[in-house]
Amino acid sequence: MTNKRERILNAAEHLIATLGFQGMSMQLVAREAGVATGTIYRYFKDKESLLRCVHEERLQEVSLALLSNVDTHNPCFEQFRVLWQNCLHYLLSNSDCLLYRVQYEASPLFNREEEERMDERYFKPVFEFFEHGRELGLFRDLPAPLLGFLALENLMLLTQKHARGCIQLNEAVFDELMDAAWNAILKR
Amino acid sequence: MTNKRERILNAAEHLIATLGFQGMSMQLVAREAGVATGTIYRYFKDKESLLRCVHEERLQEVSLALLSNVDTHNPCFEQFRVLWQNCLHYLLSNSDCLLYRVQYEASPLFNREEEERMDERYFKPVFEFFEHGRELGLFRDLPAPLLGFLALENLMLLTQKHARGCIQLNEAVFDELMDAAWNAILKR
Amino acid sequence: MTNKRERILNAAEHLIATLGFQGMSMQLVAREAGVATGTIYRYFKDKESLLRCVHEERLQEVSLALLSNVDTHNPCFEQFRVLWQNCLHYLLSNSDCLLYRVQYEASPLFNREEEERMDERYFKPVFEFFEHGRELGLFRDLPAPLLGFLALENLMLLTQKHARGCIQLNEAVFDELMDAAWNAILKR
Amino acid sequence: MTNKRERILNAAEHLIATLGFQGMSMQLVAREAGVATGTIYRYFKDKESLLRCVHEERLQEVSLALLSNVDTHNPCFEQFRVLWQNCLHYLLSNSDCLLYRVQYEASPLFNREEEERMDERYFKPVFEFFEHGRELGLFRDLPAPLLGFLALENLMLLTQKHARGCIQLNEAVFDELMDAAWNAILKR
DNA sequence: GATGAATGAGCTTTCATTCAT
DNA sequence: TATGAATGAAAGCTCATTCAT
Repeated sequence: MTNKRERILNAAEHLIATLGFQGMSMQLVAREAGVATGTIYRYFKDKESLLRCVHEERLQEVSLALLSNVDTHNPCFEQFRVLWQNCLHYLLSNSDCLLYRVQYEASPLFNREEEERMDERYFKPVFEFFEHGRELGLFRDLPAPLLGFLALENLMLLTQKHARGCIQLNEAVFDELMDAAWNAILKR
Repeated sequence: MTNKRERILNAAEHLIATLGFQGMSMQLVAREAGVATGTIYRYFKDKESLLRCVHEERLQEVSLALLSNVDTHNPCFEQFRVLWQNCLHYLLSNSDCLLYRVQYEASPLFNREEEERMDERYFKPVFEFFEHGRELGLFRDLPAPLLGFLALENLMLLTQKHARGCIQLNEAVFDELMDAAWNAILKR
Repeated sequence: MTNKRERILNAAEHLIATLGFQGMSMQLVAREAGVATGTIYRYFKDKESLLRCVHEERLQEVSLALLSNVDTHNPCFEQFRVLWQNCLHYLLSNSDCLLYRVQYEASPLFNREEEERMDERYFKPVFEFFEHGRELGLFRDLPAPLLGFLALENLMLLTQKHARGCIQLNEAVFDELMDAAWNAILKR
Repeated sequence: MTNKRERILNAAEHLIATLGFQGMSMQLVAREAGVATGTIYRYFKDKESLLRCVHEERLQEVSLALLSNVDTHNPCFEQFRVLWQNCLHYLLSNSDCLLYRVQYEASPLFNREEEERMDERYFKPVFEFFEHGRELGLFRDLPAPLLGFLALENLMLLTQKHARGCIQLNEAVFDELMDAAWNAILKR
């Protein structure tokens, strides 16, 4: 059949989201993808390599979602608003993604250099936005990754808690949160 | 020898932080703690129970560290400053703690009701601080857990990235970050 | 290689007969069968399932051996003679079978309903023979299973003792024993 | 406290009857007997030795029960009747005993020479009864242990099946069974 | 390329036994 | 004598990986 590689990646992703990192076995991935166990090893060197690929595919997907409809000709706040909303909506409809990422980053698979390379590749426009704002004197005098972090990262943790049912969120709260994020990065 | 239970808990936490949830085996914990494998089972029913205990002990430890020297007679900002600094210093000197927490919460061990019970038990004074600030009209009109989250949670991710070498932090940056956190929760 | 399942079953039976129920470990079974430990779990869900299969396969084997050359057109005694001789010869050349059975039946694996279902499946013709003899007024007025028990069961214990060297048996003794069994079931 | 040895033996016996051979652990025996685990090793060399002692104690008990009220001045059949009834009643009210014996004898603990020594010690009068009957020309020309076996052994298997609920027995059936046993040993 | 049976190292857990107190 | 915490070998079982087909 066509595109076995894709089916294997999807199967792995789905299993991790459903059963957790430890619940994902190569045999299960093979069954879910409808291939033989040995076949996975034609497309991926080993389990670690498969997990790294799932991670990268997800990062790419997130970056695309984040930047959609962000127009660099618009005012800074407007760009920020779209970025933040994109982030929120992606996370709300892909809560699995977070559960995967957090485990991946805490695992020994995580590698700083590789991560930086991928951030550079996929999130360059995001960093440029924060860099630009700082140069205008609008944002705090912090490195772009830190500004991005202040603006968007705790949204990730928050939606994760929401997905688990630990926190109830609604439109009014979202507005407060976006405002809080904006105020956090703004220069005094 | 004295305090085997504590040594086992520490060994488990350290191994999870180093090797990830799946890298932690009971044999390794035993070796790291300097006891026989069977000995672990005198103190903990099984692996799950050990992991739950690590989680709860650390929550308690964090809560104690967070609240030390916080005087409710001081002005709000002063209290906030101490809370935030406590949090920062605890996290900087206990980076294992965070690497552990993130994996625990993403694992199937995590249980919302239990978590709420523990938050209630250990972090009540923290929540009361934020509640109080909101009632004074100083903080945003958000539930206390959310205010706490805005103020302190991304410090956790940040120090985690710092511990891994992904981000360089210094005193000037810390001041900016505390200011950002304060501005995030302040009512406009 | 061919017929791994059969080799595993034989290895298990033999080990139980030799080392007892507790002496039989999955590793030993694997070694005796010439396979890897993991291989056993391709054919049997777990240890319990393996033991149940050994039990059922042997029951079936015994039933086939018992009924071979029994012709229902022959006189009752002639049929009895063949049954009894079949039983004797099977037991003499399969002493493992008995050592296994006795332990299985005393273990928590044993389940009455399952056992009745299997007796029904495998030993129906044997029961019918005794039923028929009773209806003719030849055998005692006891349920067929009990008649079968009186006629054949202590042969099982006896060959077990013989296999262990506790009792010496010879042709003359066998004739006496068969006669004793026949007299035991005969109506007065 | 008094008579720890006895309490350990009883605890072991009870646990084997309840949980089976494999369910009995030294820790459990200690708890049931109300002693420390180490204490068991003051009275018994090891687990094997403990199990052998339980076995011997039981054999002695059975032999006493079997011979009670057997009067060698009575006619043979009367003596046989009492023996057989004693055996039946003991087995019906001590079904645990059987479950234990059968497992013990099938286990590697079983040792022919030791067993013969104990049979000699405890069951001598029983063998003498059968020997005497054979010398009178009343019983078959078989060794006494074999006659005893024909007369009593399948009663053991039968009551075991009864205890498990596989067979329903009543007074009328018992009479038939005793008659069957008597006819089995009688010379033609 | 694709298969999936087979492998065996390594997992969690138990328990007979020891020994410092 | 008696204790029971500690031990660690060995149990049942899983699963990433290989390889003959």
